Amino acid sequence: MRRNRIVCVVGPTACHKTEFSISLAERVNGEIISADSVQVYLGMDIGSAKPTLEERRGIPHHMLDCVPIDTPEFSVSQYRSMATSAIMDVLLRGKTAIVVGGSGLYVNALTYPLGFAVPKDEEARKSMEALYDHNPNAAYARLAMIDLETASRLHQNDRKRIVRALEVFECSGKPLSSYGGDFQNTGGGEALFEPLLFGLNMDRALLYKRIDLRVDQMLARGLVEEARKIYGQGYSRNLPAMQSIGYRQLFRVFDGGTTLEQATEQIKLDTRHFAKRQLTWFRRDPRIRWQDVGDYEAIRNDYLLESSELTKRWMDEKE
RNA sequence: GCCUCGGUAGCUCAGUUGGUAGAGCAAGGGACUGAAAAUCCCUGUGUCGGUGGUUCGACUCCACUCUGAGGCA
Repeated sequence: MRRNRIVCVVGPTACHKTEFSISLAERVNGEIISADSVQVYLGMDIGSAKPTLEERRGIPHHMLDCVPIDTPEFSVSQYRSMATSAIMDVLLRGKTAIVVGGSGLYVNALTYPLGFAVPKDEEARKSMEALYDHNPNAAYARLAMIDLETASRLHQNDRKRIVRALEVFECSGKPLSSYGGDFQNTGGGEALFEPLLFGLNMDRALLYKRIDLRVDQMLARGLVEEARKIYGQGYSRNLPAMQSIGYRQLFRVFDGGTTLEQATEQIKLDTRHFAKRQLTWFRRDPRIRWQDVGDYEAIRNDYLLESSELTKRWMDEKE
């Protein structure tokens, strides 16, 4: 059986991924599947740079507005299962599936056979968190005893991952590492896709300038009002969605803890840090074909021509 | 014109009785399997404002000088 082929567009935030992927979709009869951990939330539009209907130019988009902000259980695994159905649907209709987004783990969940362990268990997690907070060294030592492989991979201070690894063992009696190791191993057994990966990037200084500019644009488009509306719902700040950049900093302004000016600077800084982490993630992926889009307007047409040709060949290739 | 306090890493500043410097932030690199826009790790050579002097040796003392802030006239 022929493997299912898809196209992915990745790269740091503010790198023209949205515009490029929509233009590409127009040329290759494609539909977009977002791979963005914040755009899945209903009501988080401006701050997540979710493409507007106008920007989408009639191209169908999937994996946007999938869950309400107060879902505590949305996860990579859930993303994978929902996105997989969306992609299958697109492919069955004979169209090209274009996965676009900056959440590297989400892209890998679709393009590598990652084997996820047991789902999050609130009880187990709470007790493992308590264990870690009470004595981090003991918690780490315990992990080393039940799962040396995972323990040696993690730093003692990595509370989140140590707690998760302990939680998995607590719930399943099996070490996390037994569920499928690195990106080379199989173990998931779920639907996977073979990707053609386009990576967009630009000079770091230029990227940071664009980020600053885009944050100002978001504010001009009404980010404060959007955040205030969410703030007014009184959701728990511990919800993953509530920690998104652009929102969590504004919540502090509403709390009276800081000024809008300071929050704006913080949003810019946090976004730059985020972009840097995204690059660290994507740079190690040898499958990506990188393109410098520092002067996007100038290269746009040539690059679209080239990448749409590549895409067509990729999708038509028989095995 | 005089007095006082400053001028040390991109920024804010430490620097002990003289032995050629170190924190936070920024910046750079890395990790990443059900919270991933999260979480975590690693990386500090800079004419110590300038010139000259004392000294075996000066960011540290002295002189002159440039420069910033404040005060007194």
